[in-house]
Amino acid sequence: MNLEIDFRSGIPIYLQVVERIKERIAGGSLPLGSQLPTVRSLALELRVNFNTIARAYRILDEVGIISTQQGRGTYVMEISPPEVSEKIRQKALVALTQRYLADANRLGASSEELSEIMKDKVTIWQQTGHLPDPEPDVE
Amino acid sequence: MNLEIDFRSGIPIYLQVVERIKERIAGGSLPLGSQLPTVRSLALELRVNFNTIARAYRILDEVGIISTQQGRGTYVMEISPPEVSEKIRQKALVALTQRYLADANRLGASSEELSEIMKDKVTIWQQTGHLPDPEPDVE
DNA sequence: AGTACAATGATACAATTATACAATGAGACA
DNA sequence: TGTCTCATTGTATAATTGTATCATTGTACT
Repeated sequence: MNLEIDFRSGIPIYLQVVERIKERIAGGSLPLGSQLPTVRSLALELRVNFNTIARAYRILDEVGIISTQQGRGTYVMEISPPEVSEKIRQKALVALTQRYLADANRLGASSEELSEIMKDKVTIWQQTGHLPDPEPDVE
Repeated sequence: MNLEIDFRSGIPIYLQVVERIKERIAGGSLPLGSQLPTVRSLALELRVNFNTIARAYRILDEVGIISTQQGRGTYVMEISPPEVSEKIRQKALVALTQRYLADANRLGASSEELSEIMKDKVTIWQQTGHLPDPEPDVE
């Protein structure tokens, strides 16, 4: 990986890591979809605690640049958010809806029952600006 | 099998698999007594380690919904209701809707745009009694 | 000095994977 | 029929990965 980190610059290590990785991705030396070093291995390389790397990764994850998955590793996102073009987006939306209706249909839902459920959720969505947390497991 | 699981959701994969399979059984697309995919084949399909699938199967087995037998395979229990009954079905439906809206939200869809798409599909659904074939995935 | 706060480290934990293992069943063959 | 072999199935356990929480360190400001 060989990131250039300056321990004396006064800039927090985790922020430096964030920047270096952003640069690597932008420059193409970290291909989309490729796996980043594990938090522990990169930490070892930089002689730093692995939580510091985890912090950097978490920031990049929240921005949507990488995807961190517990037990699996962290990967460069295939398509960073701005690149998702409008046409692709719409197609995805239609496909998503299609799958949703098919699944609901398999569960024996009528369109009336569906719109009833949908109404509740959308109301909350519009009023609060975000969706409610997923409900607990179906025991 | 074609289960929809989200690696980024933060919800453990094995729990997602549990839910998706519960829904399939509740919806009848996994008939009672039928064999589920082997842990290895489903793992291959989802690009996941087969122990993750085994964990999901073990949970479903402990609840009594499926029966896993070493060397033979795993099967949907002949009598899984009352576990999988009307209440479960409704819960599954709500959960499904929730996930759908969350996904759509991530795609930047407004509720207006959504209901527009939905309207088209549902109209066809009601007029023809079945849904049009799903469009190809946009990966 | 003392306090507050951000950065970093230590530790325990949860999810996933890797590897080796045991049970089952199908086919070959005596 | 018996049993051998082998591929296929699920199981068990340890290693690997990221996560959560709290402790420690350092720095700026009173």
